[in-house]
Order: sequence, then C-alpha cells, then structure tokens
Amino acid sequence: MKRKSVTSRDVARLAGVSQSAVSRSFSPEAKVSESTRRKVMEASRELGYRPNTIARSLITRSSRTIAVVTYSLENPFYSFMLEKASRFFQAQGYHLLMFFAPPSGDFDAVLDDIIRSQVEGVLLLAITMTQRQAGLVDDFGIPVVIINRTVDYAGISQVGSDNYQGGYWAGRYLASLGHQRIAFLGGLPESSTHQQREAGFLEGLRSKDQTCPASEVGNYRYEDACQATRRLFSSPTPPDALFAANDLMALAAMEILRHEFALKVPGEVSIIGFDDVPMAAWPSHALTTVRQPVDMMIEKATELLMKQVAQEDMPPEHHILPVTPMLRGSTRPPVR
Amino acid sequence: MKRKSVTSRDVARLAGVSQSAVSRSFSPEAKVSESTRRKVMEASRELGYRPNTIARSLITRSSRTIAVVTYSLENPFYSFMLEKASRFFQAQGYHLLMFFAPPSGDFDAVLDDIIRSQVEGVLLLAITMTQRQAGLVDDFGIPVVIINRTVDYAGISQVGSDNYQGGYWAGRYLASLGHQRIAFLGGLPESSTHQQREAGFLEGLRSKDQTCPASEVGNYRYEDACQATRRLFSSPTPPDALFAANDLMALAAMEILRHEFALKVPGEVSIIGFDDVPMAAWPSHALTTVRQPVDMMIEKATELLMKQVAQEDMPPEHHILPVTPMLRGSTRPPVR
DNA sequence: CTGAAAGCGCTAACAG
DNA sequence: CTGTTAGCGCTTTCAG
Repeated sequence: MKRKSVTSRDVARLAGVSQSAVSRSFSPEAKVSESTRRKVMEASRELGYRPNTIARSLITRSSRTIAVVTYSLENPFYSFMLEKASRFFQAQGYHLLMFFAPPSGDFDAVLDDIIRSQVEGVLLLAITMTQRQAGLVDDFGIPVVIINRTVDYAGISQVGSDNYQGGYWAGRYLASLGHQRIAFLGGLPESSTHQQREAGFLEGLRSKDQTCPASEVGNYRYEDACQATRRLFSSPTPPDALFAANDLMALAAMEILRHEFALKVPGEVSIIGFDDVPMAAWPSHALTTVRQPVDMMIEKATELLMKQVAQEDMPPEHHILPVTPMLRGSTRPPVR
Repeated sequence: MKRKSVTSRDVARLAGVSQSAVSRSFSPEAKVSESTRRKVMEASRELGYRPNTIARSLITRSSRTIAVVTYSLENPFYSFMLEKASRFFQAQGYHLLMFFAPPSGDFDAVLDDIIRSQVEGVLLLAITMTQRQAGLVDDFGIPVVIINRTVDYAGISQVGSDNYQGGYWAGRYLASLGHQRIAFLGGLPESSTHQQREAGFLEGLRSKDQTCPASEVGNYRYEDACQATRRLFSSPTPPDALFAANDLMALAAMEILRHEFALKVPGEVSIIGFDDVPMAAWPSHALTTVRQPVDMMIEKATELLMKQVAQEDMPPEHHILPVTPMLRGSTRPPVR
C-alpha cells in the first residue's frame, strides 16, 4: 500500500484541526497546545504523514542544504574530510548535496547546477576555481569555504595549511641528510598546493645551496605517480631522494622504487610525502611526511561555513594552519 | 552586488513577455518561438537569473535527487563506489544527497530525514536495515537498491556478490595449501556479508576436514582489526593462516603480524582478504583476495535504481555477481 | 505560439 | 492558542 503524498491538509482533516495547526505541530519552536499536537501526531502516524521538505524550503527560502564539491575520492585525505564534514552538517540539521568536478574542465556547469539548487553554502574540497567563478557564486550571496586551495578573490573564505613551510622543511631536511639529487614529484601543476609546496621545497633546497635536478608531475594520483617515478628514475643520473606533493604519490613512488627498481627506501633513496594519511603510518610504509592538521582544518572550515550561512554579513576569513613534520622510516642519510 | 532571488517574473518584465514564457524557455521540451527564447535568455543573463530548482520540484513533484547512504568511507571500496555512483547520477541530471548512518543505531532518524527530503530513490552502500525499515521506505513508494547487504524484505532490490562462494574458496584454498590452524577475522557480525563469508569459509574448511580454531571480530575497520589480530596471535597456539572478511582488515593483520609479531607473511602465516581494493595489489602487500566486481556492481545498482525511478511498477531484482580469486603473494604453503 | 490563471505543500502574518 | 489568508517561484492546463 503506497501512501504517497499525504499532505498536511489530509492530516488536518483527520485530526479535526486547521492545516496550519498541523504545520505548527511539526515545528518545534511554534506554540501549540499539547492536546492539538497530540491529535495531529496521532493522525500523522495513522496516515504516514511526513512534512514535505521541499515545500518548506520554498517558503522559508532556506533549503538547509550545503553543497560539497570535490574532484576525486582516491586520496583518503579527502574521503576522510568528506565523511567528517558530512557528519557535522548532518548533526546541524543540514543536508549535504554531493558534487564531483568533471575531470575535463566544465566546472561552470556544476557551479550553475549548485546555484540553481538553492544551497545555503558551498564547501570546496581541493577544487581550483577561477576568479570569475568565485565572483559568480559570491554575486548570488552564497557563502563559500574552500579547503586546500587558494583563489585570488577576496570574497571567499579559505582554509589550508602552510604548504610553503611544509615544502621548505622537506627540501631542507633532505638536503641536510646529505642527499645530492633531490627530485620533486608534483601534483596538479595548476593547483595552489602544488605551487606552494614546490616553491617552499625549492627554497628549502636553496637554503642548502642545492637546486632540484629533476621533477615530474603525478597529478596527485597513484597511477600517474607510478609513471612519473619510472621516468624520474630511468635517468642515467637518477635522484637519491624524492619529495612528493602528497602521500598517495609518495607511496606510489615507494612501491615502484622498492619493487621495480629494487632500490632501498630508505638507504638508497629517501622519500617525503605530504598530508599524513593513515596509511603513511603503517609500518610497511613508515612514510616521513608533512602532516596537515586535517581535523582542525575540517572543523575550522565547517564552523566557518555555518557562521557565514547564519550571518549574511560575516566577512570571509583566511586560515593557514601549521603543518608538522612526521619523521618516520622513509628518510635516512644516503649510503655511499 | 548580491543579486539574490531574481525570479522568473523579473525576467518576464524585462523581456516583455509573460512569466510562463520564461518558464517555457527554460524547459528544453517546451514549445517556444526562437525569438521569445532569445529575449528571455538575454534578460536572464542581464539579471543573473537561475531557475529555482526547489519551486520546480514542488510543482513537478520530482526532486531529481537520489539519496546515498553509507556508514563510513574508511574502506576505499566504498569511497570508490560513492564516486562512481555520484558521477553516474550527475550525468543523468540527478542530484545526490549524502547521508551517513550514525554509528550508534539511530538509523530510523536518518530514514525519516530521507523520506521528508522527497528523494526519488535511495542507494544503500553496505547499510544493514531491518524489515520494518525496508517496509517503511517501500510504503512511501521510494525505490531502494541496497549494495553489499541483504535484507529479508522482498520489495527491495539488492546487488551483491557471491560472498558464500568467496568464503568457501578462501577456506578451502588455505586448507589445501597445508595450513592447519586457519582463523577467521570477521567484519560486522550482524552484517549479511560477514555471515555469508563466514558460512562459506567454514564450509570450505569442512570440505577439507578442518574446523576454524579461532575467530575474532574487526568490524570491517582497520584499528579494530589490529586489535583483533593481536588477540588472535597472542594465543599459545596461534593460527598459521587467516581469512579476513575484507581487505582493509587483511592489510591490518598483515602489518601487525609482520611488524609486531615478526612473522613472515607468507611463509609462517598466509592471509586472504575480500574485495580487492587497489591497495591489495600494491607490491608491498600483494594480498591474495577475493575480488568483488565493483564496477559491475555499481553499474547494475545505479541502472537498476534509475529504472525503478522511471517506472513505478518495476519489480525489485536481486543480483548476485560472481567473485574472482586473486592469487597474489600473501599465501603460500607453510614452512615446517 | 502565448498569456492568464490555478495551484504544488507548506509557513507566516494576522485577527480572533 | 487557533483558524484564515496570502503567498514562496515555478509548471501546467486552458483559452485565445
């Protein structure tokens, strides 16, 4: 027996009250007598009534929905964030609309879709957006918080960690270990994280009077990083250390070096990653990496977004959280 | 300049047409003259108008939204499925509302939330639901497809793989390798996957005249599996092989055995997992496992759901897809 | 092809 | 506290 579309009117009729009494009974703040509410609830149960969220949204002009956008969940760093954020919003009584950025550019269409869907806020997980796109969303008065990417547009809040500092530490540390040919395994070249980590890394090398002899791009993906590693180490003068712009790629490199190139990591090659995903701490990998404070990041970002949803005029904030070097077993002075 | 809430009325006024002409211009099937549509589009661009999806949903009684529910994204098997499903629905012009089942039971509240939100279909990723809950959703005429869990309710479509067969193979194969004490590392005890894999496993052992000497529960989680492994192998007569109900737990066990117990895997202990997540194929792990045809599963499930959304009266279907043993390096006859 | 009119199911004043 | 009355922004007959 399908009870499809029982309306508040039906309930009102059965309960012998007005339709607005039904409405009130279902909003906790409204003033209704206990007896009315009881009658309404009983009739509702009998008919299987559920308030229609869509109708409510239309009139209150608030969808209580947040859009979360990301480009991939291959990296556990982001699936972790997604889960955290999702549970947070759920606890706040918000719904979460999920969007994936298409691999091939057409982010405008997604943005248009998001705007039409009347979400009250947008959380961007590692999504690169243009100034024009940022301006577009801002014009509609939709608060946006962007995690792990910066955009040259003042109207949007950003939460990230100190990529430059992390890269700097990685470069300087590998050099101070005595490595001579320290290569870079990049992420997505247009992403701000890639650029900042690389810039910091190069500066870290420079502080030890070194330059980067080789670099390849792995697009923050496992497979691409495997390929990039093969290219990097097929050279007649291969690197003796590697800084990868995230852990997923660092782990890919470690697999390839140990099992395809039969190189000792550490010993013959040192590797440093970025993020500190749970897997990095697994003893088999023991990856030295730059930890991003993922809990703090997601907390900051979600709270910030909620605040901006609540208060029309909250100015955007930029947060750059500190990173922490995690010394583990994938780095060691080179054997001669 | 916030252009908040430009309505079709505003556009109509500027374009010098009726409000319904605007509406028609934005629905591809509707008949409008080219000139009208052009005028409307121009005015829309000028005002930054976007059709309000919520209002549209209210009147068409179709939200073009699918709810996806899961309990955790720690297992990459499910984050992969989520991404796949999400992109599929997006391509079909559907929105995806994301829900996480609370760790502590209260799934009824989530279900209620889902029903209120007027989604057109529900995709359950490894969510255990009661008959009553299944009946509730069914009464509202909302199609449900459940992946990797069975429920004793005929009205709901189910897509899964042959857990029993996979378990059977694992048990029999380990026994045939010559292992004598083959333990079981279980998932969530109430889940159908756990029960079927365990039942198959026990029967596989029996086919080789063996029984299971020890079993512990890891709740399909990494950390819990580490603990369970420690308990299992602290025994005076520890196992010489292990079948874990998913890869995540199998990998956890491998880490603990190799690095805390200093046992050779394979050699001293063989391990078999279930799922075949990408990490299982990494050379460091080389985990022998039972592959679930994840692409086919998600494809079947999403197509099935779309069909049921389109056709009121489509009968539910049950699909059990075949599994494939993946022989890799974590299994080998025991050394004496 | 186009405009006028009637709601979708609900909330929010407004009187009583 | 309760019912009545207007709509929220849009789609969809229905005439013209």
